[in-house]
Amino acid sequence: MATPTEENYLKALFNLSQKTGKVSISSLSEMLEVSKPTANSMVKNLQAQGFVSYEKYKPLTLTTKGEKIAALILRKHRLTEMYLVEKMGFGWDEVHEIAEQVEHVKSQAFFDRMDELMGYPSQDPHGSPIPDKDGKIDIPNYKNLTECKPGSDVVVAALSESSKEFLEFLNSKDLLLGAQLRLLSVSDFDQSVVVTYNGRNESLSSQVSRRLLVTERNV
Amino acid sequence: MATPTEENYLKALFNLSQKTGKVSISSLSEMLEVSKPTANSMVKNLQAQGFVSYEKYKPLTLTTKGEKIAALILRKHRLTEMYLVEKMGFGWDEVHEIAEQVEHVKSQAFFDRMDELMGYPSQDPHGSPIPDKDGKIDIPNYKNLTECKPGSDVVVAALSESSKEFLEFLNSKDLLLGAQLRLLSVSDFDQSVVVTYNGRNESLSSQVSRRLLVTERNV
DNA sequence: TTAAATAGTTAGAATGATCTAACAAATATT
DNA sequence: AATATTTGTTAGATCATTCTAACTATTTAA
Repeated sequence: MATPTEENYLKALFNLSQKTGKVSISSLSEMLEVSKPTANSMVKNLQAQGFVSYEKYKPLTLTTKGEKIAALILRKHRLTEMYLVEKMGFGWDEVHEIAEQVEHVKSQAFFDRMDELMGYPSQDPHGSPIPDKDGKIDIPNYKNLTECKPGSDVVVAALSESSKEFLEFLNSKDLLLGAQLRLLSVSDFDQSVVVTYNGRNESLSSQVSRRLLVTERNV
Repeated sequence: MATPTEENYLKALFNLSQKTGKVSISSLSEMLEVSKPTANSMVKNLQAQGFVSYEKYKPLTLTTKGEKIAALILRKHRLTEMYLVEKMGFGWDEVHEIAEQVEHVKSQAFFDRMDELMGYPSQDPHGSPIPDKDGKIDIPNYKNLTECKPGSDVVVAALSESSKEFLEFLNSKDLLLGAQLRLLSVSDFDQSVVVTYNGRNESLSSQVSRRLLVTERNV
């Protein structure tokens, strides 16, 4: 039904509205690296198909219908990422690009089989939740590491941003999902934090700690 | 480089020239279910890119360059089909449509990993050879079942045509790759054959036997 | 060998996805 | 409040892929 291009727009709209609440033509054009007129005309197209509701000069929102389709694409994307890591031995920093392409495969059965073979995982390799077959997403309530108090014990549960660069950085620090961190201190000056994990001490800049989503750990 | 559409044309050209030797605009347009002018203009496009050599009103041929690209797409297609069967539990009659989509994924690493995980198979689930990384294909020299003499013992090694309908028909007869057939008789009237395998007798029409590629078996 | 049938081509148009240039509206800044 | 900046829109063009209609070349058959 939707072309791969349309699917990419819906996915971008979904991601933007999750992250920032409201969505503008500009942010959309920026995320997809197309010109604003291009984004504008595609939004009209998506509106005509009932996926987006929008009025001139006003912020955009996905309709329920559009949201569901977006969530189902996200499902394909995240199942693929998890499959690539779990079953094919790729690193968490290698799977995004591949999944970007595989997610446009139409066959439902293909993705459902992945799901089954993995035992119905709830999250992708970066800790993001995998929508179910109906497009429902169960959004876990993680804390940002920057919000935690010095002395707290936490587990790295997910990332709020998963660029290849960031993932490679985390690899270089042996900082993976599930890492048990003790937060030693937070700098007043630059919000950098000092943490201990795996018997090592590391200082993490706020750019890093801001992207680490954690859960409290009962020691 | 090549768009998915262009890839499909190259694949079709490759398949046609394997099967029938020469390739016409008509056969191409028929295989891809597009109009003749559409096929014509795409051929011009492919020629301009150096994938096809052609002169007005003359039959088409793939250039070496075009042939290599086609073979590499076929590699992706067949590796995918084999992976779907071997690693994901799909039936040989279910994999073609999925592979048609997956084959357009750009990531080389994705397919090479499949290859590795399967231990570098030489054939797909229908017995067709899988081109290597350089696009080289080692074409096995199978016999058509119709060419065999009554009394011969053969093994089903491949199919010359693998439509879903044919595969489902073979499933219904428990006639799979590797089946050990004894050819009992060939009808002079309609070229139907009577064979024994798995302790059962079956009469196969020429439409069926023509599609069965076999190797002689030394009993 | 001429006529009929088939195959191939050209011309012209449509659609989807994109662009740049130019302008208009909304928002931010002085 | 007036101006500058940012954001959004329109208009018009391009490219890929497709179509139909009309025509031409080639092949087949009477």
